[in-house]
Amino acid sequence: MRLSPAVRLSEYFMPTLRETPSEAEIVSHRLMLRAGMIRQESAGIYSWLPMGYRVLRKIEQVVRDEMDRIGCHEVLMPTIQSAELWRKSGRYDDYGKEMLRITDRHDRDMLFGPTNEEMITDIFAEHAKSYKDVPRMLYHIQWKFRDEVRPRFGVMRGREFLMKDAYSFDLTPEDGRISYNKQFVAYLRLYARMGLQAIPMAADTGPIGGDMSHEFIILAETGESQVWCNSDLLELDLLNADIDHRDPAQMSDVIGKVTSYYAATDEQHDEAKYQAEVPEDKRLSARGIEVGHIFFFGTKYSEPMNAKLQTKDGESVPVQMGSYGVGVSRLAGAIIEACHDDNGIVWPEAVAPFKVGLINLRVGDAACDAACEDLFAKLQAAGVDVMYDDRDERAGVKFADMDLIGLPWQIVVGPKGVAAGVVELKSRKTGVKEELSPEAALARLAG
RNA sequence: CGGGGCGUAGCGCAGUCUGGUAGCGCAUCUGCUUUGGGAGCAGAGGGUCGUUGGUUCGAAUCCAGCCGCCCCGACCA
Repeated sequence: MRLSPAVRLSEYFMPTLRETPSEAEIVSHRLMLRAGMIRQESAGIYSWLPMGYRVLRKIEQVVRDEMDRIGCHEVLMPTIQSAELWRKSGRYDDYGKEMLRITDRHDRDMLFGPTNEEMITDIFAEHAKSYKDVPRMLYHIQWKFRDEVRPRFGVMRGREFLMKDAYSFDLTPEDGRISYNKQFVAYLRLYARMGLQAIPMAADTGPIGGDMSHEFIILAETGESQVWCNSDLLELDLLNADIDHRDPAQMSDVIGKVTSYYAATDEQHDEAKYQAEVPEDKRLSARGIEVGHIFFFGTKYSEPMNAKLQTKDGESVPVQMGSYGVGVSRLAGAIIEACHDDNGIVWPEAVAPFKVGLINLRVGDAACDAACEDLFAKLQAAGVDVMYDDRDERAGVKFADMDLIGLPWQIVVGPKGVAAGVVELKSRKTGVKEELSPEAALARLAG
């Protein structure tokens, strides 16, 4: 799981492109290709090169932290599943062509999992038999495959994609709501930590009904669906809301507050209600990208899969379940959609492949080399992820590449500055540059 | 799955209409010069023109099939 804390660009594999490959239409796809993060293998299927893979793992790490925090525990389930499981739930025949069906050497029907409700239900049911075995929450982060008719937008709508899926198990629907709320709260924090304003919007609950399904949407021009909301939602500081997930009342207060504002995707949008509830100057209609979806589905799978618990009274009841998805690979693209400028990507710090890019403007110059090596070592010692551009390239190339890959901070070390005892510290986001001593730069970044 | 488009060097493209055996920019390699925002000069390497078949003396170019990819729509994390 550990990411390398520091790399030298002269040893790294980061094939940046000056020109945009013609197949890429939207900005995140273009920038991911240009920054050497991914390579398309076939329609909707990508290899993740070192830079892209780092981002993916940073996103995973934030997700893991927030799942751990609410007592949700990680498992790993296979990508290939047996058709048997899916026949039990009845979905094998329902799923249609989106399911990639495979036959093994013994002619058994297998499939590349598009999701894992059946499997997790089966796993849980085998070992959990009593009301004492709940509540429980499990999650996994795994590659899934849905044979989309028309993959597009790079990793945002691939056929193969990396998902975090969590599942909750409870005795009663009321307990199920508590688990649902824990996930809801974790989602608020998780997106905020990634530097995103993800807005929870009521989603279709299907046959279950109720109010227990939300999509988490981030706003971006290239979003795939139209959304409407109250702009006050963008002002809520959700990361700093210190919510105790063991306090159901507090959780439902916070969620009640967040969901009290109007917010809807096009399937759920009610123009009359929107007009009535949202003051004119707060009406916000924009394009949105779905980066998460949480759903309480009760006994939809536990019933057919025969996942039952015994109550205190000795009665046998199907377990109440919910599932909670985050599109990890999609987020890599979605974050870029939300965070870029004309020069390239502008990574939020929590998911940036490296925090700092150290640029040596004159490789081979003894003073520049020494100053860079010293900073490189000290940044590592301070626990700062750093990429050192020690390539023998021209300044313009280095600046352009560094802006393109979007590391939050750049330290520029050149002969003039070194002679004067200063380096330049540049914020990728604001573009603000300042000259200061190497020690001062270090102190600023080590925080 | 309906509609449209594209496949020529690592990338971006021209050449296809009007058939005569492939070119430009960037990248790569060598040398010299240059060196704080994608350098200059000189030289070099690199393409069975997606694929199969057909027409023709001759096909990147015309015809047919197949494969791949992209865009719009319907559908989805």
